[in-house]
Amino acid sequence: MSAWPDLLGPAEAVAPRLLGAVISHGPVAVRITEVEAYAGSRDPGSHAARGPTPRAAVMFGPAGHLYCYVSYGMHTCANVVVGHDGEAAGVLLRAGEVVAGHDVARERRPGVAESQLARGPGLLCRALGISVDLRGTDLAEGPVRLELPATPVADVVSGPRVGLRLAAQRPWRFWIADDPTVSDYRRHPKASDGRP
DNA sequence: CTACCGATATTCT
DNA sequence: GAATATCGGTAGA
Repeated sequence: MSAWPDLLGPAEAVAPRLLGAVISHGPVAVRITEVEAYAGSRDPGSHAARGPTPRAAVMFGPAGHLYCYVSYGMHTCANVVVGHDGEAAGVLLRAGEVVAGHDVARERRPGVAESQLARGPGLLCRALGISVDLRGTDLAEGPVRLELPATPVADVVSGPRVGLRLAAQRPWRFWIADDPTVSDYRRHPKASDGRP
């Protein structure tokens, strides 16, 4: 019996369920408005596609833990591990709305509008102060915590995933319709699908 | 709209 | 040792 019964389905089914969730670290809390599903071994775009490498190992563990990694040398991105223990599945937290700790978040993102504080996966982690040493954190125990919404968000839209070279066409990006904190879509320059 | 760059952990050969 | 990347900011067509 998992502590996260709502996170045990396939990544693409669980992902929209994380919209409206609140993730917090210290004084800062963010309401998630945009996510992407990554389905491990059956998903060429997932870091877990080639087995449990040291980096991706936590994705093979139980749901409700934090998988984070360094992206392009300078950004940190955070996923919530979902699915049953032994499966590799995760949901990337792509963007959100700062709902607590605005002063701290703004210090980390000087000069940007309120809606831009956590607009994009790297920026979301910067606003929350999440770095890779928090990889493997139990989201029920902290220091990073996750709280699911009482009822799923109603106005959910889906589309292709952002910035992947492989399997980007799967419509596994989910966001809250018309929310100003959702990031802009960007295609990978060498995406192997959608364009020659 | 597309393309490049920065700066580096991680993976591949 | 080389190639790649779940990004973000900016510049150019």
